[in-house]
Amino acid sequence: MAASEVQPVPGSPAWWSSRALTLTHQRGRPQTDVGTIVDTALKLIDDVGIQALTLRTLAETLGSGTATLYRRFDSKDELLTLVAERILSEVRVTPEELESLPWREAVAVAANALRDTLRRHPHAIPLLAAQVPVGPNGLRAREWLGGLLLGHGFSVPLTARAFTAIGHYVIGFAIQHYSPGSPSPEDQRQLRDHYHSLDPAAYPATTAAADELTSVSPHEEFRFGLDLLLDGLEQASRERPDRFKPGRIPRHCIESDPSA
Amino acid sequence: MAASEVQPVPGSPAWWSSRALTLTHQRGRPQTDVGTIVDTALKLIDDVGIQALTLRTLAETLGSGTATLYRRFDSKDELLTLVAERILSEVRVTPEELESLPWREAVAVAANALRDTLRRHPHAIPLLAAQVPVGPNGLRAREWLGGLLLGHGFSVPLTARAFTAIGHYVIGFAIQHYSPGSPSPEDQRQLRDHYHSLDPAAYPATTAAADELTSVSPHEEFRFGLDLLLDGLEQASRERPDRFKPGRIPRHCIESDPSA
DNA sequence: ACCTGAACACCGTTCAAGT
DNA sequence: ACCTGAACACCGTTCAAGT
Repeated sequence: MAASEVQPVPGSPAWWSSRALTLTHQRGRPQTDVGTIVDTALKLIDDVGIQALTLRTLAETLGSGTATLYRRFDSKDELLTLVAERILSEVRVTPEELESLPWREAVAVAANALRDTLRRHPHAIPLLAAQVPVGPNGLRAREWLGGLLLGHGFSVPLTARAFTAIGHYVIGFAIQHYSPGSPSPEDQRQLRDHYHSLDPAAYPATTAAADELTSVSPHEEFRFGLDLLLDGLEQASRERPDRFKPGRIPRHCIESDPSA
Repeated sequence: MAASEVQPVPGSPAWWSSRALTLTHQRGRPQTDVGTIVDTALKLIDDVGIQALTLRTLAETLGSGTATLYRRFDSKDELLTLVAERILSEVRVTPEELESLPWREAVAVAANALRDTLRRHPHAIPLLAAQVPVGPNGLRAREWLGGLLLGHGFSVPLTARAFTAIGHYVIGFAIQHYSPGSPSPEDQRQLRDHYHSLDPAAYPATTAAADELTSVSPHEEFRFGLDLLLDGLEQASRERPDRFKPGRIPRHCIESDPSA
């Protein structure tokens, strides 16, 4: 019965609760502390891509050996989870600047801040997308945006759902537009030509929308989808507030949902 | 000047246009054709996870050696791109069943079909999220949904933007909820306890919404965000159709957007 | 001509030997 | 006690030797 000895998956809530203390209470002056290792790893990822981030490269950059790195974390996965958390720390939005704005604008500012941060680290985006970030910075962001919506009169259920819906949209957008492998402008041009070369009888919609599909700027596209969500949220809070009052959602239906 | 000899990135439009022919025109009866290799690779990914998919394991399962595999594709990345396309082929929605539905329902059916397919292959979701799928199945899906919206009177710009917004949402949702590393029910319970243990003075919103944040079923959450998007789309098409008439979007602003 | 065993240059991780 | 060179068991990929 050694089942209780299984290591928690890095990034999972269980992992964070065992790891967070180690991080914040790091004592003494180790030769290379975790913060420096994580910073260097992120810099390498930005420069050469996540595929090329090797513990050997990282150790060499830090002037040590790979075995030395393992004294600061237990696996490469752990390190990458810390890098993801490090990236989220760059999302610099303070509750103060948000609370003076109308809620639509505040949400847009927060969403744009996350998007901009992800765009600065395109090679690292897959790290953020792999799981819901429940580390300190993820929790802090959730708290701020949640508090903002609650403060503007949104019900608790509506707030919880709004947060996740917006988060999914931003992450989904970033990974498909900024992560390496996304179509480059050159690819876009080639894709447009390909669309135009299709048979209009077989692909009427694609050929009709060929230019639109391949020329809309990421910025404009991002804003459009975000506005859809905000329009929907506004409508939900205005026209059907009763649907989202606490307690009105039949819990037993949700829990026993067979497709969940 | 051998710059023209650089290989296109697997999955990019350039790659697809050079690869598609090879796939469809596969001649003779090679010992193990590409289709069988891709099927077996997907089965292995489903069973043991994408980390454990090794070309050696794959070759052994197929009864051959790794060098033999390289006669069918040029790199492991190429194989994974083909696996992603293979997965998209499972999204079985026909234009016929969609066109008899109101557009809201039709979009919901299509979105749910994609979500269900991704859910059947949780370990493979990162493959789909890494890039906008522009292979044959991605194009076909785009054509169907685009044709549907155009047929219901949506303008071309609105259709193009709606498609990508919905796609981003579904992908973003799937990767954060179904891919390995997403919080398990056990993790959810632990996360809820963690939320409740926070200081309500420091984290008022998180503690207030602790139960909601950790108990909403994925199905209900998915539907909520999708409804937000559909509400927004309905509003956009009804109240402000002029904003989305072809030609009304200032192209030069989009092209020169500094943040794009 | 087509196939593939065996090798190559790596990788993440471990541990016994150093200080 | 703390650190780390060197090894271990892999990995994706290549190529010369087989048929």
